[in-house]
Amino acid sequence: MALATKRIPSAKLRSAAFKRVRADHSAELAGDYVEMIADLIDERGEARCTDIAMRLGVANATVVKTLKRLQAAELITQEPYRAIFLTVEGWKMAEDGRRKHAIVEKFLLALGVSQETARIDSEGIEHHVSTETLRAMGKFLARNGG
Amino acid sequence: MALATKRIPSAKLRSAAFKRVRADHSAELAGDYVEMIADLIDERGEARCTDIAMRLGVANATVVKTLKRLQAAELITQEPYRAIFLTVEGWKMAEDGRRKHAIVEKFLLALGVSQETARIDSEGIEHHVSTETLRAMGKFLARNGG
DNA sequence: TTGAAAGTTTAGCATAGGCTAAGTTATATG
DNA sequence: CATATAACTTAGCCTATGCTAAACTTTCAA
Repeated sequence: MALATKRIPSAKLRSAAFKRVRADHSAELAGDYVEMIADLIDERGEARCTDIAMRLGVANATVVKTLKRLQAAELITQEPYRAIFLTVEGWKMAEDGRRKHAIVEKFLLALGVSQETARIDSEGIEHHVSTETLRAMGKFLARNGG
Repeated sequence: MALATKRIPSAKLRSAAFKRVRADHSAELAGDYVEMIADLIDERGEARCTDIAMRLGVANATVVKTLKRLQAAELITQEPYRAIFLTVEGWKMAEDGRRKHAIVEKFLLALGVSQETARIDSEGIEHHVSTETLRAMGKFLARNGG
């Protein structure tokens, strides 16, 4: 057994990173949705299917289907043919996402990339940044006038 | 029409970022596979199904199925019950991924995060970093003794 | 107040990427 | 050299995430 476990930890350590990436991906979509719903509610008082679909660049039916999952996960509430609302849990997730997003985007700008690139890249990076890295980005911003 | 187009570009601009994230995700798995296959070939002369499965932390059958797609995409070649090889295209992708990965990981280390976190986070971030951001990371490394 | 436009939902399809269980081939050892 | 073990493949299942087309509600304006 001592022999067998000799090289399994290495594989386990390696695979851990990929497992986290896969886990991040499942959480990612939910995060994008609630963040967007929060934005819409703030901007115009309510979030509607069509607006989400337009902003995400997907079909309406896709949004409807995803919202069902979010409802099952108790992140949103919704009545048929009515606007969408966030649960307490949903708001928490949205705020968390916004915080991360803001730090990553500002960080990229401080690093010297263009506004446009910062906006686009931060969208993808946001969901793969650990607390530790986020803190390091925050420190960098503090040092560099963020 | 002037009125209508007034807010459509905004939605289009917004959705572009999400579309890129989705596109990145489809390319991501292929990138991880070819990079890992390249590593295995370098380390031990050949890449086998089982090793890939262990390192990725997925079942063997999952690897087999994915390799079929990679073969259809002409990134790898493979004979039944034999080792896996990369095509020219596959090597190109692997090298590109390794380059990106190395820069992102070194960058995170230079930013002050731990070895472990750099390893894990770079795995997720790698696929969402544009050329422009990668260049900015490179510059930062040059300034900070990378 | 009714009817058309706009928005929402349902139904049905496809692909990607997971899994387990069972079968097939290669290989290493007694 | 025969066979047990390890590696690979196939089959069949599931969920997530996309799509289009068609049906159903709501809303707004004539």
